[in-house]
Amino acid sequence: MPELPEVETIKLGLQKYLIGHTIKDVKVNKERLVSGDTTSILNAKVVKISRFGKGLVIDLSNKQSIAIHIKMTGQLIYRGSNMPVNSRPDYKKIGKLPGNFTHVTFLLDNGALYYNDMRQFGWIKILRSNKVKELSFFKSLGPEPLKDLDLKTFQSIVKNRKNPIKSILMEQKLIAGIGNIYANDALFVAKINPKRLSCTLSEKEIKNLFNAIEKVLKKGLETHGASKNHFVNALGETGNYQDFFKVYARVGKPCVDCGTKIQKIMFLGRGTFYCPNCQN
DNA sequence: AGTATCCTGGAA
DNA sequence: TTCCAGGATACT
Repeated sequence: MPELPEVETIKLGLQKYLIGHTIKDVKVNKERLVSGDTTSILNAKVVKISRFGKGLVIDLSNKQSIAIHIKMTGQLIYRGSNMPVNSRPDYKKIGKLPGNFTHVTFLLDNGALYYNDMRQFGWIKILRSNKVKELSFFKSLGPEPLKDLDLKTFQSIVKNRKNPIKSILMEQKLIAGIGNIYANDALFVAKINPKRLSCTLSEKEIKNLFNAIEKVLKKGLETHGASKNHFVNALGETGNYQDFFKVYARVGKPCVDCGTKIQKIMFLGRGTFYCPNCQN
Protein backbone atom coordinates (compact mmCIF):
# COMPACT_ATOMS: atom_id res chain seq x y z
CA MET A 1 0.00 0.00 0.00
CA PRO A 2 1.82 2.77 1.41
CA GLU A 3 3.91 5.36 -0.28
CA LEU A 4 4.78 8.84 0.83
CA PRO A 5 1.23 10.27 0.95
CA GLU A 6 -0.16 7.25 2.77
CA VAL A 7 2.58 7.12 5.38
CA GLU A 8 2.33 10.88 5.85
CA THR A 9 -1.42 10.51 6.41
CA ILE A 10 -0.78 7.91 9.09
CA LYS A 11 1.87 10.12 10.65
CA LEU A 12 -0.48 13.10 10.93
CA GLY A 13 -3.09 10.93 12.62
CA LEU A 14 -0.64 9.40 15.05
CA GLN A 15 0.66 12.85 15.95
CA LYS A 16 -2.84 13.91 16.80
CA TYR A 17 -3.58 11.00 19.11
CA LEU A 18 -0.27 9.84 20.55
CA ILE A 19 1.85 12.90 21.29
CA GLY A 20 2.16 13.48 25.01
CA HIS A 21 0.78 10.07 25.89
CA THR A 22 2.52 7.28 27.76
CA ILE A 23 3.15 3.71 26.66
CA LYS A 24 1.90 1.44 29.41
CA ASP A 25 2.43 -1.95 27.82
CA VAL A 26 3.54 -3.65 24.61
CA LYS A 27 2.15 -6.99 23.43
CA VAL A 28 4.02 -8.80 20.68
CA ASN A 29 2.29 -11.72 18.99
CA LYS A 30 4.73 -12.11 16.11
CA GLU A 31 8.28 -11.86 17.37
CA ARG A 32 9.74 -12.02 13.88
CA LEU A 33 8.42 -8.55 13.07
CA VAL A 34 9.88 -6.84 16.12
CA SER A 35 13.44 -6.20 17.20
CA GLY A 36 14.81 -4.49 20.28
CA ASP A 37 13.71 -4.47 23.89
CA THR A 38 10.01 -3.72 24.30
CA THR A 39 10.44 -3.15 28.03
CA SER A 40 12.75 -0.24 27.26
CA ILE A 41 9.81 1.89 26.14
CA LEU A 42 7.44 1.25 29.03
CA ASN A 43 6.28 4.41 30.82
CA ALA A 44 7.94 6.58 28.19
CA LYS A 45 6.01 9.43 26.62
CA VAL A 46 5.60 9.98 22.88
CA VAL A 47 7.31 13.28 22.09
CA LYS A 48 7.71 13.31 18.33
CA ILE A 49 6.55 11.38 15.26
CA SER A 50 8.40 11.73 11.96
CA ARG A 51 8.29 10.24 8.51
CA PHE A 52 11.35 9.56 6.37
CA GLY A 53 10.42 8.20 2.95
CA LYS A 54 8.00 5.38 3.66
CA GLY A 55 9.35 4.89 7.18
CA LEU A 56 7.96 6.19 10.48
CA VAL A 57 9.85 7.07 13.64
CA ILE A 58 8.20 7.59 17.02
CA ASP A 59 10.55 9.33 19.45
CA LEU A 60 10.00 8.83 23.15
CA SER A 61 10.83 10.87 26.22
CA ASN A 62 13.52 8.43 27.39
CA LYS A 63 15.69 8.70 24.26
CA GLN A 64 14.28 5.48 22.86
CA SER A 65 12.55 5.36 19.48
CA ILE A 66 10.22 3.07 17.63
CA ALA A 67 11.08 2.79 13.93
CA ILE A 68 8.35 1.30 11.75
CA HIS A 69 8.04 0.25 8.13
CA ILE A 70 4.60 -1.01 7.18
CA LYS A 71 5.66 -2.28 3.74
CA MET A 72 2.70 -3.60 1.69
CA THR A 73 -0.09 -4.45 4.10
CA GLY A 74 0.78 -2.88 7.43
CA GLN A 75 -1.75 -0.78 9.32
CA LEU A 76 -1.27 1.37 12.41
CA ILE A 77 -4.65 1.96 13.99
CA TYR A 78 -5.35 3.94 17.11
CA ARG A 79 -8.45 3.44 19.18
CA GLY A 80 -9.04 5.69 22.14
CA SER A 81 -10.28 4.17 25.34
CA ASN A 82 -13.38 6.38 25.10
CA MET A 83 -14.19 5.58 21.47
CA PRO A 84 -17.37 3.48 21.22
CA VAL A 85 -15.85 0.90 18.89
CA ASN A 86 -18.99 -0.66 17.44
CA SER A 87 -20.36 2.66 16.30
CA ARG A 88 -17.22 3.75 14.48
CA PRO A 89 -17.76 4.15 10.71
CA ASP A 90 -14.66 2.07 9.98
CA TYR A 91 -15.75 -0.80 12.24
CA LYS A 92 -17.13 -2.83 9.38
CA LYS A 93 -13.86 -2.68 7.47
CA ILE A 94 -11.47 -3.11 10.36
CA GLY A 95 -13.57 -5.11 12.78
CA LYS A 96 -12.46 -6.07 16.22
CA LEU A 97 -9.07 -5.03 17.47
CA PRO A 98 -6.88 -6.83 18.15
CA GLY A 99 -7.83 -8.91 15.12
CA ASN A 100 -6.36 -11.88 13.27
CA PHE A 101 -3.61 -9.76 11.75
CA THR A 102 -2.76 -7.70 14.80
CA HIS A 103 0.83 -8.63 15.54
CA VAL A 104 1.76 -5.89 17.99
CA THR A 105 -0.32 -3.84 20.42
CA PHE A 106 0.90 -0.75 22.21
CA LEU A 107 -1.28 0.08 25.20
CA LEU A 108 -1.29 3.78 26.02
CA ASP A 109 -2.72 5.85 28.80
CA ASN A 110 -5.42 7.06 26.40
CA GLY A 111 -6.11 3.98 24.30
CA ALA A 112 -4.20 1.53 22.13
CA LEU A 113 -2.21 1.46 18.92
CA TYR A 114 -2.56 -1.74 16.89
CA TYR A 115 -0.11 -2.93 14.28
CA ASN A 116 -1.87 -5.10 11.71
CA ASP A 117 0.01 -6.68 8.84
CA MET A 118 -1.59 -9.39 6.76
CA ARG A 119 1.50 -10.31 4.77
CA GLN A 120 3.92 -9.69 7.63
CA PHE A 121 6.49 -7.88 5.51
CA GLY A 122 6.72 -4.88 7.79
CA TRP A 123 8.98 -4.33 10.77
CA ILE A 124 9.11 -2.52 14.07
CA LYS A 125 12.49 -1.75 15.60
CA ILE A 126 12.96 -0.41 19.10
CA LEU A 127 16.28 1.28 19.62
CA ARG A 128 18.10 4.33 20.97
CA SER A 129 16.93 7.49 19.20
CA ASN A 130 20.45 8.33 18.08
CA LYS A 131 20.76 4.93 16.37
CA VAL A 132 17.75 5.33 14.07
CA LYS A 133 19.72 6.99 11.32
CA GLU A 134 22.18 4.12 11.40
CA LEU A 135 19.50 1.65 10.34
CA SER A 136 20.24 0.68 6.76
CA PHE A 137 16.80 1.72 5.57
CA PHE A 138 17.07 5.27 6.90
CA LYS A 139 20.77 5.64 6.22
CA SER A 140 20.43 5.10 2.50
CA LEU A 141 17.31 7.20 1.85
CA GLY A 142 17.53 9.78 -0.91
CA PRO A 143 16.05 13.29 -0.76
CA GLU A 144 12.39 13.87 0.08
CA PRO A 145 10.14 15.12 -2.70
CA LEU A 146 8.16 18.24 -1.72
CA LYS A 147 11.00 19.05 0.66
CA ASP A 148 14.67 18.78 -0.14
CA LEU A 149 14.39 17.45 -3.67
CA ASP A 150 14.78 20.48 -5.91
CA LEU A 151 14.83 20.56 -9.69
CA LYS A 152 18.60 20.76 -9.85
CA THR A 153 19.08 17.70 -7.67
CA PHE A 154 16.45 15.85 -9.67
CA GLN A 155 18.18 16.74 -12.93
CA SER A 156 21.48 15.35 -11.74
CA ILE A 157 19.84 12.17 -10.46
CA VAL A 158 18.14 11.60 -13.80
CA LYS A 159 20.88 12.70 -16.17
CA ASN A 160 23.71 10.74 -14.62
CA ARG A 161 22.06 7.37 -15.06
CA LYS A 162 20.98 5.18 -17.90
CA ASN A 163 18.33 3.22 -16.03
CA PRO A 164 14.69 3.12 -17.01
CA ILE A 165 13.12 6.25 -15.59
CA LYS A 166 10.54 4.27 -13.65
CA SER A 167 13.22 2.40 -11.75
CA ILE A 168 14.82 5.70 -10.78
CA LEU A 169 11.56 7.08 -9.41
CA MET A 170 11.05 4.00 -7.27
CA GLU A 171 14.63 3.67 -6.03
CA GLN A 172 14.48 4.85 -2.41
CA LYS A 173 18.21 5.58 -2.36
CA LEU A 174 17.75 8.13 -5.11
CA ILE A 175 14.39 9.65 -4.15
CA ALA A 176 12.52 8.79 -0.95
CA GLY A 177 8.89 7.84 -0.78
CA ILE A 178 7.68 7.15 -4.32
CA GLY A 179 6.31 3.67 -5.03
CA ASN A 180 4.47 1.99 -7.84
CA ILE A 181 1.23 3.98 -7.75
CA TYR A 182 2.73 7.44 -7.80
CA ALA A 183 5.54 6.44 -10.17
CA ASN A 184 2.98 5.25 -12.71
CA ASP A 185 0.78 8.31 -12.33
CA ALA A 186 3.66 10.82 -12.36
CA LEU A 187 5.04 9.34 -15.57
CA PHE A 188 1.60 9.64 -17.13
CA VAL A 189 1.21 13.27 -16.07
CA ALA A 190 4.62 14.03 -17.57
CA LYS A 191 3.77 12.00 -20.71
CA ILE A 192 6.87 9.86 -20.42
CA ASN A 193 7.02 6.15 -21.16
CA PRO A 194 8.11 4.17 -18.08
CA LYS A 195 10.74 2.30 -20.10
CA ARG A 196 12.54 5.40 -21.33
CA LEU A 197 16.16 5.46 -20.23
CA SER A 198 16.65 8.36 -17.87
CA CYS A 199 19.65 9.79 -19.74
CA THR A 200 17.53 10.22 -22.88
CA LEU A 201 15.07 12.62 -21.22
CA SER A 202 15.22 16.20 -22.44
CA GLU A 203 15.54 19.16 -20.05
CA LYS A 204 11.90 19.88 -20.67
CA GLU A 205 10.83 16.33 -19.91
CA ILE A 206 12.84 16.26 -16.71
CA LYS A 207 11.20 19.46 -15.60
CA ASN A 208 7.75 18.13 -16.49
CA LEU A 209 8.43 14.96 -14.54
CA PHE A 210 9.65 16.91 -11.54
CA ASN A 211 6.43 18.92 -11.56
CA ALA A 212 4.36 15.79 -12.14
CA ILE A 213 5.86 14.11 -9.07
CA GLU A 214 4.88 17.13 -6.97
CA LYS A 215 1.43 17.17 -8.46
CA VAL A 216 0.55 13.52 -7.86
CA LEU A 217 2.07 13.40 -4.39
CA LYS A 218 0.19 16.54 -3.38
CA LYS A 219 -3.03 15.07 -4.76
CA GLY A 220 -2.30 11.91 -2.77
CA LEU A 221 -1.83 13.95 0.39
CA GLU A 222 -4.94 16.05 -0.27
CA THR A 223 -7.07 12.94 -0.73
CA HIS A 224 -5.52 11.19 2.29
CA GLY A 225 -3.89 8.39 0.35
CA ALA A 226 -4.93 5.52 -1.88
CA SER A 227 -6.99 2.77 -0.27
CA LYS A 228 -7.23 0.35 -3.13
CA ASN A 229 -6.07 -2.43 -0.88
CA HIS A 230 -5.05 -2.26 2.74
CA PHE A 231 -4.28 1.33 3.45
CA VAL A 232 -6.20 3.02 6.24
CA ASN A 233 -5.30 6.05 8.31
CA ALA A 234 -4.59 6.10 12.03
CA LEU A 235 -8.30 5.78 12.79
CA GLY A 236 -8.86 2.92 10.35
CA GLU A 237 -10.51 5.13 7.74
CA THR A 238 -9.85 4.80 4.01
CA GLY A 239 -8.37 7.46 1.75
CA ASN A 240 -9.64 8.65 -1.63
CA TYR A 241 -6.72 8.85 -4.05
CA GLN A 242 -7.92 5.67 -5.77
CA ASP A 243 -10.73 7.81 -7.20
CA PHE A 244 -8.10 9.98 -8.89
CA PHE A 245 -5.79 7.35 -10.36
CA LYS A 246 -4.61 8.50 -13.77
CA VAL A 247 -3.30 5.18 -15.06
CA TYR A 248 -2.56 3.02 -12.03
CA ALA A 249 -4.93 0.03 -11.88
CA ARG A 250 -6.86 1.42 -14.87
CA VAL A 251 -5.92 -1.23 -17.43
CA GLY A 252 -8.40 -1.30 -20.32
CA LYS A 253 -10.05 1.93 -19.22
CA PRO A 254 -9.89 5.07 -21.34
CA CYS A 255 -6.98 7.45 -20.93
CA VAL A 256 -8.26 10.58 -19.14
CA ASP A 257 -6.61 12.74 -21.81
CA CYS A 258 -7.06 10.93 -25.14
CA GLY A 259 -9.40 8.00 -24.55
CA THR A 260 -6.92 5.34 -25.64
CA LYS A 261 -7.11 2.17 -23.57
CA ILE A 262 -4.62 2.11 -20.70
CA GLN A 263 -2.18 -0.76 -21.03
CA LYS A 264 -0.64 -2.88 -18.35
CA ILE A 265 2.73 -4.58 -18.71
CA MET A 266 5.07 -6.30 -16.28
CA PHE A 267 8.15 -4.17 -16.04
CA LEU A 268 10.89 -4.29 -13.43
CA GLY A 269 8.82 -6.90 -11.67
CA ARG A 270 5.89 -4.56 -11.14
CA GLY A 271 2.56 -3.93 -12.76
CA THR A 272 3.20 -0.94 -14.99
CA PHE A 273 0.34 1.13 -16.40
CA TYR A 274 0.57 3.67 -19.17
CA CYS A 275 -1.24 5.23 -22.08
CA PRO A 276 0.38 3.91 -25.28
CA ASN A 277 -0.69 7.05 -27.12
CA CYS A 278 0.25 9.79 -24.61
CA GLN A 279 3.38 8.10 -23.30
CA ASN A 280 5.58 7.33 -26.25
C1' DA B 1 19.00 -5.45 -14.76
C1' DG B 2 16.34 -9.23 -13.60
C1' DT B 3 14.56 -12.59 -10.21
C1' DA B 4 13.55 -14.84 -5.78
C1' DT B 5 12.01 -14.00 -1.21
C1' DC B 6 9.51 -12.87 3.17
C1' DC B 7 3.61 -13.96 3.75
C1' DT B 8 -1.60 -14.22 3.04
C1' DG B 9 -5.89 -13.43 0.63
C1' DG B 10 -8.60 -12.18 -3.24
C1' DA B 11 -9.47 -12.27 -8.06
C1' DA B 12 -9.42 -14.58 -12.39
C1' DT C 1 -5.72 -23.62 -9.15
C1' DT C 2 -2.85 -20.15 -10.64
C1' DC C 3 -1.61 -15.46 -10.58
C1' DC C 4 -1.26 -11.13 -8.59
C1' DA C 5 -0.65 -7.42 -4.88
C1' DG C 6 1.37 -0.62 -3.50
C1' DG C 7 8.16 -2.89 -0.59
C1' DA C 8 12.84 -3.71 0.07
C1' DT C 9 16.71 -6.62 -0.19
C1' DA C 10 19.87 -10.17 -1.47
C1' DC C 11 21.18 -12.81 -4.82
C1' DT C 12 22.74 -14.06 -9.97
